[in-house]
Amino acid sequence: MANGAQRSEWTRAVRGFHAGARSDFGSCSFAVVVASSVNGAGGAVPTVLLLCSQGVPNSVIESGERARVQPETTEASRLVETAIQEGLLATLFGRCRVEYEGRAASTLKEGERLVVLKPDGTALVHSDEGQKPVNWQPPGCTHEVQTDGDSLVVRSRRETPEEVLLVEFESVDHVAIFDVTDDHDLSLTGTEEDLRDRILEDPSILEPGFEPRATERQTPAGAVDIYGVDGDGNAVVVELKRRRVGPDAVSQLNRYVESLERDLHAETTVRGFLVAPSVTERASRLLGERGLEFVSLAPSPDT
Amino acid sequence: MANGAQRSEWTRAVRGFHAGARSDFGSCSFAVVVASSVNGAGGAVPTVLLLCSQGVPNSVIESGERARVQPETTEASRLVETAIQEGLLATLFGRCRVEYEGRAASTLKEGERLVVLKPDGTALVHSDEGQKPVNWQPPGCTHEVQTDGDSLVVRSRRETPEEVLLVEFESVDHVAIFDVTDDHDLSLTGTEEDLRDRILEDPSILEPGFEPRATERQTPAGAVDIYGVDGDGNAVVVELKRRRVGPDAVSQLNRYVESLERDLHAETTVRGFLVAPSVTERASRLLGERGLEFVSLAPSPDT
DNA sequence: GCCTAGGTCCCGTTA
DNA sequence: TAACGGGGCCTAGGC
Repeated sequence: MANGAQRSEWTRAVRGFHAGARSDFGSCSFAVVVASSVNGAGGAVPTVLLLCSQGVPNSVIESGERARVQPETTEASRLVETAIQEGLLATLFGRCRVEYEGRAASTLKEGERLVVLKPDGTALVHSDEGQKPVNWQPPGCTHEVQTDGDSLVVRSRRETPEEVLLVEFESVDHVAIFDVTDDHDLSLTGTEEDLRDRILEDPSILEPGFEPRATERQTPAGAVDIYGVDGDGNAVVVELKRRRVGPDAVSQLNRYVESLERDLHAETTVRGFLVAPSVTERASRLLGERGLEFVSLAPSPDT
Repeated sequence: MANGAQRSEWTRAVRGFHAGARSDFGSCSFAVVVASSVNGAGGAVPTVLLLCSQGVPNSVIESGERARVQPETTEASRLVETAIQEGLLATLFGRCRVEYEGRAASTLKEGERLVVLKPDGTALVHSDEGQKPVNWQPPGCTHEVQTDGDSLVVRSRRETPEEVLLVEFESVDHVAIFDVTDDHDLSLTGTEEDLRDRILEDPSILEPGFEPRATERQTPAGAVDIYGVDGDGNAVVVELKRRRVGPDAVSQLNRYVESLERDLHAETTVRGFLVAPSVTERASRLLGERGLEFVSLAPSPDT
């Protein structure tokens, strides 16, 4: 721990800062708390806890006044607790270990990570690498935060299936909570649906004479992307893929074709088309063995 | 914008705070910059830019002194730029719109989001919901940040395939950069590999008399999880799944079996086993049609 | 709730 | 580099 005199000076500075913030912006609230914690090597590690932006209850702001013992953990916990209660998003950064148990089980030793807790019950633990979180909890979980001695512990649970994520912070360098509003109206192009629309708009792209009859037609083996007939009246099954395909897509198409062959009258010929930008060698060979056909087409015309 | 007198008061408070931080902790550096920006409704929105924790170059700290015009955007940009240059992780929170173009293309209208830029070239844009980022860029990308008038723009590119992510912040409420060290030694149990080990340890679990001969044995159709022989000398192909399986797993097993039937002598019988905790109804029917067998087994003994 | 299949899937491994 | 298959996959859409 830093010596008392120095921390007291810090706290004063912070309080002044904080007080100014509230008088300045009226309805908007800020609190910044600075304290030191002891890291594994016994050295003092500066810790900043930041509460910022709009719509944060005033009660939280006042809490800074009461930071006396282990202020960093207490304050961090309070902020995260507020986020959970009020439906805010919380981010924590610090040195932590992580345990997970549920569909599988994992242990992650101490390291510095960014933890994100979302109001929808999502939890993310991100290391310095990778697009995927090293540990996580899907939406719908219940988050809890508590202090355990010097450490801050975040727990996230769900049922069906029963799963628990535990993040134990040895030190917390940074906490921030945000009142997030997002209409999240993502518009995406280049999907399989775009590929489908291209064919429905001009079925001759697949083959001259092709006539689509249904999309998502049900068979005992599952739903067919496009079902129709060719110029000779044969049944046609089309499986669409937005990107280069491997053997799995061929098997999928084959399942549908075989299922329809049993379902329809015995004399009906069922042709299977795989539509994708390209195929791998092994998939191409499988197509040949199964008597299936391939049409090269991408979701976007220019690709 | 807030009036000049008020911002000046803020800036003074911040500087004092900042100076104290440096003298207190020596090698560790902090900078906190507070400023106001104008939101869409024309109101003043408080903005906090936070630079915290270890190993941050001093030059960045000094930059607070030069915050004169559009301090929020300039400082935010500087902090993110530092993170990119120095291999730090950066988080930004604010109101932004997002565009992506690459394997697909997307547009996301204005909303409040958390953006994470990792030193390995990963970019994440998280809204208030969902485990998956609403937009992202995988590792290996090159991040750039720049100011464009009042807005801060983050760009992330990669080649092979050519992909660009653009995040344009109308306002930035919070920026933090972190020097992350993580040995990321995740230990995971309950995987397909555990399931494999259970069978290799006691092959009779699959069937009395079963003798494993190889794992990942190559066939023209791909690698077989476990290859072996039964008590009668028939070839055995085992496909493992850590969880309840659907039709795709049956097709996969079927590909391997058919491939081996062609590869081996004609008179050799090839039996196919699907090992998983359970199967869906449709998958079960497919197994029957294909003459394949099912053994119920989970990665963990107690499941 | 389960089932089915898509995904800018990501990710590791191997040829 | 591409290909192949696993994943605590996640997610949307049906039933």
